[in-house]
Amino acid sequence: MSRPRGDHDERREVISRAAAAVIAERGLERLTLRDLAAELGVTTGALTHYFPSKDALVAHTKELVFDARYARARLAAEQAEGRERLHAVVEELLPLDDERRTSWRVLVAFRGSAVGSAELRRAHAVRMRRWFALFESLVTPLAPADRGGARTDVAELGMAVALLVEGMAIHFAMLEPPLPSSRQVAFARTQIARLLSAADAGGGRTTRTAGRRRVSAP
Amino acid sequence: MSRPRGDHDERREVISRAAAAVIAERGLERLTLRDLAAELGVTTGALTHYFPSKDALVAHTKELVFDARYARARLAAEQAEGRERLHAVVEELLPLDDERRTSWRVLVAFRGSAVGSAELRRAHAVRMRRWFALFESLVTPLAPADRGGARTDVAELGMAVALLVEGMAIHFAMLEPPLPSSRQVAFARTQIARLLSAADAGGGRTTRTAGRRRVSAP
DNA sequence: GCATTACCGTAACGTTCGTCATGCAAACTG
DNA sequence: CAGTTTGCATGACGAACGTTACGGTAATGC
Repeated sequence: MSRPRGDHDERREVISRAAAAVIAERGLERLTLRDLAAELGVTTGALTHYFPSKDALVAHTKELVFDARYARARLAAEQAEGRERLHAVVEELLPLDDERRTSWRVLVAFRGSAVGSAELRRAHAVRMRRWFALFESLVTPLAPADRGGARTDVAELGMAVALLVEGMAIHFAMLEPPLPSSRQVAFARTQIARLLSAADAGGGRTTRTAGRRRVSAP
Repeated sequence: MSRPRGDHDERREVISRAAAAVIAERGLERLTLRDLAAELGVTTGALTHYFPSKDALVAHTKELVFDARYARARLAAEQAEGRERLHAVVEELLPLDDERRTSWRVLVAFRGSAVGSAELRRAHAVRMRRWFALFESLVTPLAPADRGGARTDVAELGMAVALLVEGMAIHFAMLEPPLPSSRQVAFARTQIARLLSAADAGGGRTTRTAGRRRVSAP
């Protein structure tokens, strides 16, 4: 070999980051190699040098955006305890700035494109399971106390919080103009507190954690 | 004129329904006029006869799927009272059969394609506001009683329930194999009951309904 | 200093797809 | 029955795009 490939992966990341920006602004279906190259000030020859195909580029971009967000969420989970830990993760996830807004928009675009592929749907389900597991660990110490022998299913509770946060994040990320951060945070805290403070509700059934079966998938 | 156009709109609906099926299976980006025509046993000449362009066909399909779901939800709301009314609407929305699964998948695909267009994002926001308003009217008679002068903001509560139901529906619609109806319904009832039964939570702030400001947008 | 390899611009190719013009047969009108 | 309109097939056109081959340049190893 003659030339080092030290900044090779770094260059791939720069390209994928630009691709994510294009997706967030113009949409996944209008992401073309020519436009992306022009955005970076190069030509398509540069892109094909770092990625064997467009599919590989798009896949790398997807992994990058998802993994970055998940890593930051886990990092936020280490900086607090109990209820504040949950809040830290949630507020790390909410689209409070442009960077996170684009992340969520990219996610929405990718999920839309995953509709038509069984393989992509499976990959998405795996990612969701990771989120559910994370939120289950966050809400477990906060779960309502026992009541009449029925324990609250923390797996389901974590899943509910995760789905609510995801729904909020996507809705806020698509909203224009953006909702102020304070409003987003206040709304999230209020509604999550509702989910957590509830004792066993009237119409709601709770399963014993002993015979614990997850809602997600077998 | 010589030939009646009575079944003209009906024919457009058949085409759009087939388009929705293709989108749910193969994805929006792989919906081509040739394939859709082949699916219907005709050629592209038939499609261009009923729609001036592909965009028009896709737009009609979107409206059809969304309006049908919203209409059925409103219909379900008229068949019960109080808490059962909310349950009826939720269980009408959940992807309990193939028809509703495809509806949600089509919705996910369209929302993904709306990321890149400011106009489509606005249209989506308008549709979301309709859902929030519907759920606000559903949860208003079920809202927790006053407590210490702070009333629960029913607009925010309805929005939270709507977002949770949407998140559940999308997640379940993408899941393979499908989650049994009973599990979906049980999960929905449990978590919605949590949101409704909660008194004012510890960390949660509630605003007076007097100075009522919506979370969605100004 | 020479061969090799990384890096990237250029341009052409082939495919896919939406669109449109044309034509024809069936059905309705008068 | 003649004329007109509908319903749809056929085929071609042109644009967009991913891919690939080729070429040149600069940097590195020996």
